[in-house]
Amino acid sequence: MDRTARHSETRYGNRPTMKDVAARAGVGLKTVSRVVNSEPGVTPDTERRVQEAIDALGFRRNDSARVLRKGRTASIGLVLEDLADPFYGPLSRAVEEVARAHGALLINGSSAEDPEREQELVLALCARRVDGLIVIPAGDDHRYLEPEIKAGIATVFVDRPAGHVDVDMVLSDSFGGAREGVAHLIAHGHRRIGFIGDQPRIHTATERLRGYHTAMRDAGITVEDGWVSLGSTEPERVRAAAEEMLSGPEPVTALFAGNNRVTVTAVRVIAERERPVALVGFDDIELADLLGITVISQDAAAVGRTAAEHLFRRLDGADHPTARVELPTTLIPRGSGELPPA
Amino acid sequence: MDRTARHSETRYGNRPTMKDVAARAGVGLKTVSRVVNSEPGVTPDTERRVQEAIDALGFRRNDSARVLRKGRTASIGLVLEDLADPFYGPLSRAVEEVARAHGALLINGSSAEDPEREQELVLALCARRVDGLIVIPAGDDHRYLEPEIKAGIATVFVDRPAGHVDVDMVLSDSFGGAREGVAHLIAHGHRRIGFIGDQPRIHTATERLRGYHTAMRDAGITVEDGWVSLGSTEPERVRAAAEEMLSGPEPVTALFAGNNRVTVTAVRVIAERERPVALVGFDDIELADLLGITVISQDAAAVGRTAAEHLFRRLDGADHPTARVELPTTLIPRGSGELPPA
DNA sequence: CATCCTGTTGACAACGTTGTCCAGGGCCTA
DNA sequence: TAGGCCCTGGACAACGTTGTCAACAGGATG
Repeated sequence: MDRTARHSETRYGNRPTMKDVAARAGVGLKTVSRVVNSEPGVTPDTERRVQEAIDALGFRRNDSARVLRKGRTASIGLVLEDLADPFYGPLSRAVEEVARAHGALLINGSSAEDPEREQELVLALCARRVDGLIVIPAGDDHRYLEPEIKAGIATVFVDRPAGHVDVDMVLSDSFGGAREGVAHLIAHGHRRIGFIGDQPRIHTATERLRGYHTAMRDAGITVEDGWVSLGSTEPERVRAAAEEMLSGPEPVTALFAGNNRVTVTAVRVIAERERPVALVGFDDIELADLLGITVISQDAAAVGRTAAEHLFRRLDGADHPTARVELPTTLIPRGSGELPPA
Repeated sequence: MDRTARHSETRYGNRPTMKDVAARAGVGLKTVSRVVNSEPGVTPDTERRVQEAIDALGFRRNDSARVLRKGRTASIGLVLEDLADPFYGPLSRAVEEVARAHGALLINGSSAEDPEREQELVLALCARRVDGLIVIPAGDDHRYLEPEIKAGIATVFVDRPAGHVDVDMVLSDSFGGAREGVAHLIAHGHRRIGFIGDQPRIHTATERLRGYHTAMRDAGITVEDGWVSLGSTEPERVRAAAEEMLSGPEPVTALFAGNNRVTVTAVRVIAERERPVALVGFDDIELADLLGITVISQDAAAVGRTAAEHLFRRLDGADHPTARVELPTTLIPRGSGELPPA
């Protein structure tokens, strides 16, 4: 009896709807909706009957339909470079936590640092009608976002500024951090300092390079050819760059690494050398304390949290002009940046 | 003129629909749909007119409505423990890559190792009608998933088995890995070996402990009270456990760390001691090679990829019985596991 | 010239939910 | 006891899209 009933009412692969629940409970469609959404105006007895039908049928509200009707999806999109990068995990988690506090889910996408893929992802998220969007941009032209923003999708850019479009941004002080790190090396007696960074297309890469140049100029040091290398952060590329700077008749005595991936490779290269080489890296790394690596630390979780909070403030109706927040960095001396020139 | 037109047709915060596009292009609704979906049967001239209207209005298809009509959302859900944990970043990224190849987006959720939150997240994803679900379970009873699975949501459990429900699983060989790691320490002369692991509620934690016990028994060693500690992986807890094992008249000479978080803390504690202590950790860690930490490595990306591939195979209609895949682990000797007893 | 076919197009219903509005019954008041 | 009000419950349209089907034009065929 029970088996037969269930079989005829709920075909597998074909979920029961509110209509099915209503039929089984002997009430109207809207009454089921009221129970499901805990709306007032239902007698306890009716509610019980409906609830029983829901449990018996294994009904679950279809949020797709709900979204269509209500206009809000209670979800936000996060487009970043690579979730496997240890800098983005905590950032994403922080965003998720804020979203959760606002009852929203998080859709993640990795652009793999490819502008085309970034656009593809962002537009797919817009098609899903996410309520808001947090983007760590790969490209430098974001005019394609204009219609979406006008249409009401709140947007915050993170870590790097947006190109040709007016949105909220949350950035780290790349310039100031790099300048401080390089000045730190100079203060410990270095003059021949190498800089290895990410591709010049990427805003943080050029900002950090600018910090390097400023620190050098402030100290009256002329940067020689061969001390600066921008490009992919593939280990092979970084290794080659580092080895070249550390060889020759007049090698550099210290390295500044433009981000966490560069730092990791730089540490490996330096470890293979006999002559000690000073190192300061941008971004903190797990276990860096044990290895004694001096870093410029930016708080990834704080960046994510700040961005998400801005986003939801906008979603909750705030209509202030677009803001540009810059979060400070911290120099953490652990030994590698305090070595004297060899 | 242009401004007026745009303003009257497209109110801000109220996106144009296919109906609007149809009106502007002077065609029927369905024709717009055909153009948007690149369906055949539209003359080039009509297509051009529709495309112009689309561009002029900044139209973008509403995938919520599409989903409602088509029944598939082209999205999958991934519930894991904590995206900020370096083990899950690469796993999630691997899942995302497979999803992308199948045209699907990924919705992430962190359970924070809380069974209630896990269930809440999973059910929210089901309400969104994700096509499939990859779950790294926090709880041990998943009967709540039964109606969802019956209703057609493909599900794969990862890293830990599902409780009381028949689904595909992709696991690492926790037992075998731990046994191998402990045997490795024994082979290097250790007999007093401590085990520090995660909460016993977690399947991998008890499996690894089982591997420890088996290796010890195989070597004819009786495990003493105080050599085993299971519990939270908070640094304070792990530190206390490690310090206790390493103190007293007869301290352990080697530690086996049950996961990456435990390993990190264990390395710190050992570094503070004068007497060398051997260490093998479960899970690889960035820079572990430089620190010379011997580990049992599981390939997080491979786990994620395998799980996602299973999921999509099922979504693509395969109807084989539920499978249970167990991926092997690798012991990577780097020094810390080869130290002799002090 | 009638018929058939093919290829393009649009009208309409349906997906599952929620908002609006109205009906009916019970209870209170005069 | 009649009138009015409140409370509960249901009928119906709408959200924006896609699948079905029928209409129509134009060319080929008999």
